[in-house]
Amino acid sequence: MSPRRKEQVEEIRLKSTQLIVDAALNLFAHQGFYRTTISQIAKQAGISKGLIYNYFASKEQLLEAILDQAMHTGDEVLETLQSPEMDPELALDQAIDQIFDLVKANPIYWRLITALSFQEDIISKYKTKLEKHGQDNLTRLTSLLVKMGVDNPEMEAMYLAASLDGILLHFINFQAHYPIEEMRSFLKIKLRNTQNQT
Amino acid sequence: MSPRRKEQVEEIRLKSTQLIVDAALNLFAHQGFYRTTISQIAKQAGISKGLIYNYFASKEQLLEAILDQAMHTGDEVLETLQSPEMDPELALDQAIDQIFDLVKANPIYWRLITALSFQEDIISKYKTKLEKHGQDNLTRLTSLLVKMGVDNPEMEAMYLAASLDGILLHFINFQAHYPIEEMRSFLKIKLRNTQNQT
Amino acid sequence: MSPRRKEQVEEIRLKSTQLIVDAALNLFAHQGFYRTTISQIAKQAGISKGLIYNYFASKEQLLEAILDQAMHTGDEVLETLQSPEMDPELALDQAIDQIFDLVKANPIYWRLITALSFQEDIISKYKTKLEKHGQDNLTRLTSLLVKMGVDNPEMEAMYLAASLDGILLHFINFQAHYPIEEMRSFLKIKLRNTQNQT
Amino acid sequence: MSPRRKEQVEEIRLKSTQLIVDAALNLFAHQGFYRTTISQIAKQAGISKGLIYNYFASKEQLLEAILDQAMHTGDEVLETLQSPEMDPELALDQAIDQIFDLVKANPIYWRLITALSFQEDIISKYKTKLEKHGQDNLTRLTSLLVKMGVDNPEMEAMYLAASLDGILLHFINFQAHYPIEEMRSFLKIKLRNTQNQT
DNA sequence: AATGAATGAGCGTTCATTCAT
DNA sequence: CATGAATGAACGCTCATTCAT
Repeated sequence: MSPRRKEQVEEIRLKSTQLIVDAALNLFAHQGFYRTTISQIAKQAGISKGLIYNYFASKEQLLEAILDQAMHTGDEVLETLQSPEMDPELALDQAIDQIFDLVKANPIYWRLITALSFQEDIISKYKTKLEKHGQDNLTRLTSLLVKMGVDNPEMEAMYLAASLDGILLHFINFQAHYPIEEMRSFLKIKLRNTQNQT
Repeated sequence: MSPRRKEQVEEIRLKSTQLIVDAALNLFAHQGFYRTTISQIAKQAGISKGLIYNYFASKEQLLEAILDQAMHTGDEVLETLQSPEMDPELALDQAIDQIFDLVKANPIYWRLITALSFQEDIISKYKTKLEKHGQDNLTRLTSLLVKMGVDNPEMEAMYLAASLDGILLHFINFQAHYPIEEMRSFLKIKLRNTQNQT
Repeated sequence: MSPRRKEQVEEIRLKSTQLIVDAALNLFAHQGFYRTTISQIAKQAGISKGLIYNYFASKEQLLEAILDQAMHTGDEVLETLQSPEMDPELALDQAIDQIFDLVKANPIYWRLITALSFQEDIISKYKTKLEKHGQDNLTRLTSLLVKMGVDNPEMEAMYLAASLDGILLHFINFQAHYPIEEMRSFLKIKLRNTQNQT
Repeated sequence: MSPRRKEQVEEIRLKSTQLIVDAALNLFAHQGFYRTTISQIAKQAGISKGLIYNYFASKEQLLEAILDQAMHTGDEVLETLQSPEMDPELALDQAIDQIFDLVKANPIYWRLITALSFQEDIISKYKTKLEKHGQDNLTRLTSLLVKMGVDNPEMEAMYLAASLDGILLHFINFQAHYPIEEMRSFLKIKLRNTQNQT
């Protein structure tokens, strides 16, 4: 009965937290936040209801932790985009790849965020951040398209953003049945053509 | 002193039904089905909770009535698409116009259906129908693109469908701030270019 | 549009009242008072909910009207029992016949009253009256048995009352399947034997 | 600090279950099933409404648990009746004693079951079982009376069953005021006489 | 750190009752 | 006399949260 060492405690906390977050993420993404109960999360995580409240003050804060994690993952990826002076065509290809890879790696995050974007009450806290994200991406795309000498770069950027989101929406909803890789290639070809038309 | 005439009763019923459906539609679309309570609907509609149950057997059946109405509205518009032997370019333009007009006329229906597509439990009854719709539209688009002599019409159709849904998704989320008409024109131009490339 | 004559009005009132009472009696007797709704009664009676409140101030008062009617019917029959100086054996036979006939004529009244005797809240108002009834019957039976020179007439009377209620209980529950007439004859034979034993 | 041991939990569960069942049994038996609310049961049991649903999935299943328990108690007693080759007179006495003892030990069970026998909707699940019980008892009584050489044993058995139920019905309704023991003795004497008449 | 029994606010729903027509 | 749309209190039930162990 010697006291646990600090690292052991920390390790246990991390493991439990991850169990809870994973279970909650899946349930939130597929059933929605309100439809998912704390009991379901506990059962799915293989722990007790009470334990969840050792790590998260409330169901809402559990969601926020998940969203923060999702945002952070997204931020990391998209920061790289900022990167250097690079051929704009390649940069655009890379940007698209990053988004596709991001969503393919964690479609569930994407699903959750998209679903929550229809829940006006919950998302309000994140709305500003999400909108800023969207705006940033749009600006970035526009500037790349400018560099590429494309006509009407603002509209092209909005159109590209919409197409991207549409493809990802379909991917999220049809999952394995969706030819996501073919669409990625096709999108790149389209961009190439856009450029050539000018 | 004498009881109301049948038409009077019918008129009252229609009015109340509409009050309820309108209130419910708005709340469901903006807060989600589970977040919306019967009390909220009643308050928004300016009636009592109990009255809702004079017209709808349950909260779920209220949703179904709304969805049926939405589907029906959608069906009506898209039937016309079937129509005649027409220049495929014009037909495609018309198809796009119909979808844009449909969503612009009732963005809230579109918002509700899109939001519900993330609620696995509720949508199951409608999933089949929605998927059939999506598939039909794809087939239709593909055949039009074939007539137009476009290369790789299957991929073009999927890409067009994704772009369309992406644009409408953005429109739903940004509403008045979104340049929906510009996007409509731009989309048509894009299609024109696609054709010319071949 | 001449005003209805008083008798016409009264006739209509009587007819409606009877429709309501009949419907309510059947439903109360088979489903219980609390399980039966005003809507069910109205539907069964072929009238509107509102009309019931033209004749009865509340659901409870409708029940009371029915019980009063049942009691009254019972009283009428049992009053005759009081009657003259008659051979006690015949008087007892007659008393038994009266009860059997009463229950056979309106088993539903009996069923309702028996069922309600288990509902402490409702019956309280009638409990006194019912108990008095029971006590009166017991006294009457006892005095007849005394006249017949039976040993231990008090216990014989209680036993007879219990047997009677037991038979009627079984009759109510099994209805047509129960050999009520055979039991009536058998009961009389038993009484004859009781007498002979002394 | 550490969670409760399994046995501790089980003990707590048993205690709570019993509190709920006891409260519900009394209320159901005296007010009827539909008149009794979950809130009343919780208040009577000294617990919260919600706790009831930790142990019983619904009000109906709470009733079923009580009825199963009642049936089981009854079954246990009546099995002994089956027993050996014994003097039929003694066997009959014993059978009567068992039923009297059973009802005297748990009059509330008897009251509940009798009351429910008037609720057509609820009892249906148990009706078959109860009818079988009644039929079995009748058969048993008849065969004993046959062994005793009684005339017309079928009618005697039905009459005895009715008398028994009548006595118990009166006992249930008058409780302490009813001379149940005197009735038991008297019933046995009656049976003795029946036999002697042949 | 971990459990799960316990709570109670609030949900969807029912239904006796009212009242304008 | 007769209707049925409308109300709201109260029901059965759910579930986020607390806390003794």
